[in-house]
Amino acid sequence: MPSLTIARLATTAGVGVETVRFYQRKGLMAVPASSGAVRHYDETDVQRLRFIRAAQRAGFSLKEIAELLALDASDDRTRVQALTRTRLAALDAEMAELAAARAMLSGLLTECTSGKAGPCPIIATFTGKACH
Amino acid sequence: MPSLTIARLATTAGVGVETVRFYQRKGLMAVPASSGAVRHYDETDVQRLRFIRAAQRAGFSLKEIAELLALDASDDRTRVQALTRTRLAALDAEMAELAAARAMLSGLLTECTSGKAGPCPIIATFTGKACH
DNA sequence: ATAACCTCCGTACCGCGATACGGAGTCAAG
DNA sequence: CTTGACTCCGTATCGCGGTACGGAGGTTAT
Repeated sequence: MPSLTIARLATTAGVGVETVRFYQRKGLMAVPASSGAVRHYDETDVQRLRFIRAAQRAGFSLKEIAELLALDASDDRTRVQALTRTRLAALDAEMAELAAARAMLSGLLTECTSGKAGPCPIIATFTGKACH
Repeated sequence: MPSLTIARLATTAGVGVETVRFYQRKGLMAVPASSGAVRHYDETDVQRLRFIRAAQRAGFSLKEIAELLALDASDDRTRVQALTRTRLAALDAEMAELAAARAMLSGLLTECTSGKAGPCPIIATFTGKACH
């Protein structure tokens, strides 16, 4: 069993040492009760860090990830599904907002670059002034 | 010219009093140099708050908004366009990330609810374990 | 004119996700 | 057996976008 120091654990999982310690403080990872002064980590710790990063990429917060990690042990699929549905709904809402913002800005950019006279349409839109 | 107190300004623009003061501290709004102890605000201040909120909805940070507000005065369309293009690119990147997360989660949710035996596919994905 | 409310101003705090610092202890190589 | 790199641990700080608190003083309705 490969015994890693915190630095090797961190670099293997692609995070910083301080981040590992931060996750320990947040209860996302246990602090290994090592015999001796220096803690030792193994592959399961690497997996756990990868889990955290994968779940973060899916938009889960650290608090939600803590719950998912707990559910990993207790295999409560119903709860996992509920969290996932909530996350999907939030993702849809965020995407809709971004799409609206994108549509607005790209329209305005086209308008603004087309070189008409008068105030910049982008600024005018934010200002709330009527735009042509 | 309608003279508003800070509370009326805030509620008119749909923000909190403390938020107005926060924006003043951040340099997004000037503190009116009122004669007397109580400051007075007018329609241009309402417009400014609406500008800030509109730009926020488009995903601009307060720092970027401060620059946009400065550009509103100096009418530098080139710079406004540059900021807008940067923001569009960032929006596209964020949308792509959200779309990827959404696709992953919705696939996993379908798989997980289809009631197969074995470990929950959602958890398994984050864990990095092979998923059937 | 007095109660009730508002304003001003500084300062502190919130949640989020980290990141930095510093001193003491530990460990392996030369 | 020292030197240098690493670890441990607590605490502080960061950036973001606010929110809250509290006391002194201004303003408004009755």
